[in-house]
Amino acid sequence: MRLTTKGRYAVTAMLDLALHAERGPISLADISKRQDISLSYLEQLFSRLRQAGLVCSVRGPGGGYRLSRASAEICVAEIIDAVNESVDATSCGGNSDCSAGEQCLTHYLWTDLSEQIHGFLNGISLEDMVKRAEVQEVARRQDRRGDALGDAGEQKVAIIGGLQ
Amino acid sequence: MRLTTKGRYAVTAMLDLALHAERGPISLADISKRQDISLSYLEQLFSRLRQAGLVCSVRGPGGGYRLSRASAEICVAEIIDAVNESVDATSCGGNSDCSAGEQCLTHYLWTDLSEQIHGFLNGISLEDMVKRAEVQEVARRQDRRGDALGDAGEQKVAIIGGLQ
DNA sequence: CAAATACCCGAGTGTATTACTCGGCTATAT
DNA sequence: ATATAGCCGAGTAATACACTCGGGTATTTG
Repeated sequence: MRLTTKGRYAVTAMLDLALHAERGPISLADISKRQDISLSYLEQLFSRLRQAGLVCSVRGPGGGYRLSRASAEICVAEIIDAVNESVDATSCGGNSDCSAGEQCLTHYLWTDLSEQIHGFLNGISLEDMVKRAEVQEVARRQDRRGDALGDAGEQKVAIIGGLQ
Repeated sequence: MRLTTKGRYAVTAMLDLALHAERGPISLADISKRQDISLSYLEQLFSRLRQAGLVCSVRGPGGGYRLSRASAEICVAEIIDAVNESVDATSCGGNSDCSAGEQCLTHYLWTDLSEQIHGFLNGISLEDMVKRAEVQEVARRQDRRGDALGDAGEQKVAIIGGLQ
């Protein structure tokens, strides 16, 4: 079992999608700026998320990604599963063949822990997170900063455009 | 956060120690045979466990390791902490500086998850595990197999001894 | 139509960790 | 004295993460 920035990035990006759902499709470039995640890395993660059926894509200008289900119907566990292998804590994947084909001494401990973690992450949907006051506060801060960055970006384009 | 065979080995070995506590110090060679864990790797893990004050060692023939506290006073979380860095699920280690010095969108989710996992693993002591019926059953099986291996080992020594 | 946007895809790269092995050393019981 | 068993550091193959780079392809807009 492992939980690295890979899974964290995926959940963060999906939450960003849920928070800005009303704007239509969200580009990975926007998420990259707001959440400070490498664009190319996001592309890789979203490839997995799309294969898992959690998001659908719109190509071309003005395109991006949107959630393929209501945010209440997408739980954190699914997102991590889609991107990481799993949050299973056993070495045998629940097959009880951990020690020379037989159950190892600590087998039940890891299955219990896996259940615990999975239960917890299954019980939290994107909608649950969107509703949290702290999340909304962070989102507002990011939107302000993101808009500022966006303006700077547009200005740069205007300058370059003027030089042509 | 990650939970690999490293932490699993450590907990398994400590449980083996708890199960055979009445035999006096247990050698890593015994644990290695019973739990099918590389001896040198066990040495590395026990170096950490000793530094963490979870076990104490007896050198020389008949020596080995024993728990430095009652098995009821040693919980699984401590063992994993001693050997792995931690079971913390946040990237910032709870410092809230996950995204460009500020709290990231999903910060509270990972702190909640960390609490969940830590709470679970903190609530389970070695004694709790020793008492479990399934654990005792696996232990009995391992002891039989281990004794058989031990006999084979002794026979081999006897044969080699006979050839000298 | 052209150009820009933005998704898509595969290959490669540095770094870190895991799960070991190997070789040698030191303390201690018999 | 010798065997046992803890100690210790170095090295190593395999794997993964967290990226970058360089190209595509679909779609909108001027």
